[in-house]
Amino acid sequence: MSQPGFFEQVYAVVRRIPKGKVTSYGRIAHMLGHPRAARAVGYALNALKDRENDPAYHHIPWHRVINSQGRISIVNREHTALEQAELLRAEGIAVSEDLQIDLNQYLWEGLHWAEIDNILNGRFS
DNA sequence: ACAGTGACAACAT
DNA sequence: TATGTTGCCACTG
Repeated sequence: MSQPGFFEQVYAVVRRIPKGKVTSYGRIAHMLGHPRAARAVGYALNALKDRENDPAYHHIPWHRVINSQGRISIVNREHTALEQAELLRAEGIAVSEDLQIDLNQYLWEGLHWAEIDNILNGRFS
């Protein structure tokens, strides 16, 4: 368990993305009050692979986070990107061959202010 | 303390 | 539309 910080807030948001919906790195950053911290959000999800042995970080639906263009980010992680596509398809999301997703159909509306407030104040699971 | 790193995003060609 | 460039920022050794 690490100290509460931005990463933990990111995980708290990602846990609440409903099955069958997606959002972007940038939108998560906006929700947390750091509108330009999109890269840090990606960095937080990347860090999950180093925490595989910690049950607290299991079941975080990281695959429901894609880029602002509605596409799975594949830079330097082609294999993982394909895995992400399969996970999304498994929950009913249409992913094209070039890893594109229709945001008009699958974009998550996001959290309400009260839920954001809870997360920002450390009141999250 | 500080420079390097990325699963981004906005802009400029 | 498709690349290339630049700004960003939390975290790390």
